[in-house]
Amino acid sequence: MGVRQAQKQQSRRALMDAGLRLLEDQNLTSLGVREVTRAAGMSPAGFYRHFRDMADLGVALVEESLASLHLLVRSVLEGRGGAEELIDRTVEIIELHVREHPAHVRFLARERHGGARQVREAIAAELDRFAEEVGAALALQSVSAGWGEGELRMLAELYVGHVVSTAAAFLEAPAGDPEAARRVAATARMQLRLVSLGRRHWKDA
Amino acid sequence: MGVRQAQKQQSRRALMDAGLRLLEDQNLTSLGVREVTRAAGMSPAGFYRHFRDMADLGVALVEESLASLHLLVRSVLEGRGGAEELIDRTVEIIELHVREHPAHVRFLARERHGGARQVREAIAAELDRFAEEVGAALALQSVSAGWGEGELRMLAELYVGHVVSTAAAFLEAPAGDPEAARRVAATARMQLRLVSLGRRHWKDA
DNA sequence: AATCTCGGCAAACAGTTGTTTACTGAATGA
DNA sequence: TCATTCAGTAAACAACTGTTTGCCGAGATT
Repeated sequence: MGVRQAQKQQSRRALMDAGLRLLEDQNLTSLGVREVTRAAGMSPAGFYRHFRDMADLGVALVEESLASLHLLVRSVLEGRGGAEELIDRTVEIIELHVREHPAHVRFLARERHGGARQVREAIAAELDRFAEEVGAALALQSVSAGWGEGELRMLAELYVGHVVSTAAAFLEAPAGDPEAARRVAATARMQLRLVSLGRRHWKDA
Repeated sequence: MGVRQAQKQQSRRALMDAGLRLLEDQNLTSLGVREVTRAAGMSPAGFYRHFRDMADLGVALVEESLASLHLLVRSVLEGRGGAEELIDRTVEIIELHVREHPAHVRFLARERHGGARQVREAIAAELDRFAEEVGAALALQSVSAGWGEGELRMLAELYVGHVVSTAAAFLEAPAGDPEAARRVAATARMQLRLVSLGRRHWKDA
């Protein structure tokens, strides 16, 4: 890649980083072009060399935020071991991810039902893909013997929804309060265990 | 109540209605004082006779939105009947509520993780109260024999989270697509059934 | 009937906003 | 080496923002 392209990407990164930082205490709809460029050390007009819109910046942030999440999902699903260990590792990885990328997680939680249609749809589409991926992984587990496609899908959606809730809960726990985080983790584990129990007895009825 | 107070309340309602309408396609942080007063047919300065802030308006909307939700929770929890009928009625009532108060539900979903701290905290506090209420109701059911307080609490939080997810899912279903709404309802029922199964076998282990 | 209260208004304040324009100068490629 | 490309700039545009001020006139109170 040429020097030119590298410099442009650097500016783009500066804009996205500045945007992500500003979005920690405001919504995308209220984020201004001048505000972002000012924080990124760039002139207002320069913004349009990279993004058509603010929503455009938002979509780019969605892609970036969910790329790291994809790795998370993969690493959980590929794991071997009993249900109990899988649950523990899931919750651990969620907590770790929220700690390492709080701004990304906050951004996703905030804009999932936010005011920018394009961003909402981008997040929804990606969460759908997650559900599909999780569903495919669930199908391979021996507990899912005899489960129909629809049943697997609803279970996958239950899991994805739970992951989102748990991530948001970790986010709301004060940074300097490890006890609160531990409570969130304990609750999430119990809930996953309860769902796991329901799974095992689903085909009894 | 005097004529004076009645007129003031009417203006207040006009502001809140206008705000709620505008918040269907934008966030509270991007909602302006002039914007609201213009939509409510009032002069900008008049706003400050009713609210200190925009966040103040937001908190008022939270109270209004959750008042109707409280009735919903009560009517579900007071119901008699088997687990299956209770699940059906729960999902029905959620759907009905979303259909009847879409703006309120959308507002709550949007500002639950939104940019205004006061509003976020108001919603979180109220959802906590819901969880407490649900937990108390769960304790009375025979299925919960032998359950500790922490276990009941985690189950209640699981239910509340599920209700919120389901309401958001109904909201995202296109208005003119009854099939999509039916799918959401079917999924929600199955998920509740699965949780119910897990509950019944919780004390086996 | 006279006084007081107070919800709503017009005007002014000093900023801010998104977007377009014509431009500069460094990286690129012949 | 010289022409071209193009990321970033400064300036200008009209329109918008939150909030305060003094004022009015209709309800409330005596």
